[in-house]
Amino acid sequence: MSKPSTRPRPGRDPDCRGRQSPRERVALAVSICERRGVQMTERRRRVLELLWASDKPTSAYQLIEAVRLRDSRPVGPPTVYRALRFLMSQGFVSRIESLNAYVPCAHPERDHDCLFFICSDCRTSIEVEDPRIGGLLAEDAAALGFVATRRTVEVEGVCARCAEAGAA
Amino acid sequence: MSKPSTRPRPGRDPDCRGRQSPRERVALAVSICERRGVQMTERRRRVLELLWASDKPTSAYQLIEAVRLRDSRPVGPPTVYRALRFLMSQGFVSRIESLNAYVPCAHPERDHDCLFFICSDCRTSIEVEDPRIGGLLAEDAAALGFVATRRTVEVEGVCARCAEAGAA
DNA sequence: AAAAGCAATGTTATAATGTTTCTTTTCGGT
DNA sequence: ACCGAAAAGAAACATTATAACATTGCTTTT
Repeated sequence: MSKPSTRPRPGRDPDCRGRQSPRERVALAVSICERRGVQMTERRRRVLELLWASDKPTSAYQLIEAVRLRDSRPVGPPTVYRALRFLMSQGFVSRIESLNAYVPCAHPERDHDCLFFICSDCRTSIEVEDPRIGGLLAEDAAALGFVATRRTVEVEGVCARCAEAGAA
Repeated sequence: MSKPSTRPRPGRDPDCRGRQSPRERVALAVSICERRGVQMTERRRRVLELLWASDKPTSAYQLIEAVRLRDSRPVGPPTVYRALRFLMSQGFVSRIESLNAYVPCAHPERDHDCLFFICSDCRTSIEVEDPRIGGLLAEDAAALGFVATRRTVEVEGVCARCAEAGAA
């Protein structure tokens, strides 16, 4: 049942966040929306921009505050929560459940299957793709007769940089 | 790369919840506490009992309410949150991040590595052990130089029973 | 026995996160 | 330009979680 060896790359894709600029990321999302016939409105785009502008998972209320600052006018929670829901539905954003926070997704075009490594020290998160995990989960789900719709895989710990800094 | 066949059981352990009575579960936790030299106090035991009495993940505030009813006197949130933290630290309880809810853990003696299948219809959760997932996560973590301390794996979807009921 | 130490618990207030409801605006198609 | 649907604004509310500080009960020390 499991394919032999021609599968994607096993785990990491640490270049996810670095390879393209935030501006390019947003532009990509905009063009994907056009292709899909859904609306990337001003509000939604603003929230996505702010997420890409941050290098860490961002809470909804931090986003609310950031939108207020940027647009110099009051913004209620529902506005931002709606934007987040839309962005998640399109695969542009993921929610990190264990932090109640949101991160932009590095490869929205693929039907993603991401896992997150979250540093409890510096609070950054690293997005990784590992199709093997999805495969095992699918297998376990099948054994239960369970129809999966969404996967949450989050690993908490200490990132390489912080481990090194801590050891010094 | 994947081991041939002598590994543990792949996935499921659906008997987790059914094999022993809640009373036995709590008794086991009590004896583990004795062995470990930590205190299973009245409060903590009450919270664990209430968790085992429910067949679904339970929110902290539902527990607060349940403790109030049972003890006929006011109980503040911190009391229950503290009990939950203790029970989690001992491996008796897991938190389901995507629900902000808590479930009793079926095998507290093992250093567990659980995943949860959560039905968005009936809201029950199924606890499963799959050591292969932990293995892959460890592999990915190693590739990043990441030191993992806690894993959250949650799959949302529709359970077999609800799928059947829905199809009918 | 009185006092000090300590872990657990109680109490009050508040912070942080998320939703409901209803109204108004905007946008795309005719 | 008009209409209907989608999106956004506004206010109140609901849920989840923690901070800060006082109290209890038990043990150890004096």
